[in-house]
Amino acid sequence: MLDIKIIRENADLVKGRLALRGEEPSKIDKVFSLDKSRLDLIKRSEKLKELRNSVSDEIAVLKRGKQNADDKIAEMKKVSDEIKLLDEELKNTDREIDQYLSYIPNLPHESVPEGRSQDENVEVKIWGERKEFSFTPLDHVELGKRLDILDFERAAKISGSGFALYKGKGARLERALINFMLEEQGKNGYREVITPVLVSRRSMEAAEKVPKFEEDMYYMEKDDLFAIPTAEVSILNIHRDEILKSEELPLKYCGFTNCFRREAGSYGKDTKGFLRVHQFNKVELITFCEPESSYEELEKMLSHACGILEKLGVHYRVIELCTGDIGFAASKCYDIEVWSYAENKWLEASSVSNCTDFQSRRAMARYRKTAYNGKSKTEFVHILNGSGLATSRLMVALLEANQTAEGNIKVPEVLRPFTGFELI
RNA sequence: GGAGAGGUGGCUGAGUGGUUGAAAGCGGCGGUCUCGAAAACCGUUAUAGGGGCAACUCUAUCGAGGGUUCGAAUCCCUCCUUCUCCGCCA
Repeated sequence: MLDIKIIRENADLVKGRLALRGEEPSKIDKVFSLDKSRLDLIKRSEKLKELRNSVSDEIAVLKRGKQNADDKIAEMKKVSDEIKLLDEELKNTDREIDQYLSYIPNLPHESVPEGRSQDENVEVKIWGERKEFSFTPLDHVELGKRLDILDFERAAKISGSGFALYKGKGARLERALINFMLEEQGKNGYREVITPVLVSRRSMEAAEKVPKFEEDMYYMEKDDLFAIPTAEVSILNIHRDEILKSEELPLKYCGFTNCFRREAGSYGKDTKGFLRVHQFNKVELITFCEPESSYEELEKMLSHACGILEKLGVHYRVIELCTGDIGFAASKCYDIEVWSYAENKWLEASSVSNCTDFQSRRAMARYRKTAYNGKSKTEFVHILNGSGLATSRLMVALLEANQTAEGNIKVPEVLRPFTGFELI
């Protein structure tokens, strides 16, 4: 969530930045006026509390001296009732402010290109050559079926549409990819973790996935638990309600998990095979760092994600999302897309974002900063996340690009130590 | 699932209704001593919010949320969580 102070002190600036994302200024105005009455309530309530505290002390002194304090007690009874009313009103105001803040996105960084929709995203890098096939390349579903390594039909029987069943060398290849990516990201300085995939509502809120995106999540009502849409959620919550030391920053984690998405509202879109699935595998990267270095860390993380694709020899491009397309919690975001020869289009395989202090404020993830005057102060860390990478769409690109005229798949060199075979 | 015991500051740990935001110890920081270090000694050391240019000051916080009371770390209720024992189980 945004810092209420920046709205209080510079509402116009906030409105201006958010307008670039297509946000209405009315929400900000509402928060601004609610905050005003909130401050007023605080002042009135605290003044009465001050009175109550001091008179209560006087009562204590009288009682100790065995003197009568009935008048003061009666008076304070009234004061206490008044405080109760004010605090009730304050709580409601707080709740209302929070309601609005939960739906106001992060401010885009000034380096982010302006634009209204994904059409105005900017391609900043393209890597590798597009291959020329002497035959018509098959799509990943067809390849998977012919080689008996992917079975979407049986997956549908087990769970419904939007799920995958990997078989034999297909399963093995998937596992190799995951192992390879974890290995590489370990070398890049990320500490490997295995996290819960079912998380509490509080954890979802800290990651700013709920309430805004609640409909996109699998939710277990009996236990009030959510299936994570990305390991970002569980890894980010490792340091919720903690105060880190500045010496230990940046803290970098990588973790492999299954990811679950309901994809509500996108029925009938990209239904083929892996293009849009409810469950997929992903190695996630998370960095907790000081505010001063977060944009630097963003570039590093982007290069760590790209590094995987380069070693795999996958043709990809990086696009910088425009203000109208960056994610809710992000201030700046890059997408990495891989080329599908069968679909003849780019597929998003990774997204790398700097969420600045937007999530850490909700998560109360702070660090202790020692100022120039020797006094220490706590500040919110900046949190970045990136996929490094998701396997499903990468698998599409990989299978399609490495198919042979005979209908086989050549396993990229770097994966062979993990698969134990060269050809499918 | 059943029975029981806990959750207090960076950590350990006192505190059962009134100067307790909280003893003591450890740790951290600053200082004295020393050529330097250790030891010893002295001082200092929570977070958030409000007001003030500032010195400073006020309010809240002892797992969370309610309640009782003029006043709650302390009493009552609900929830969460940790540990121990029993049952079930990968």
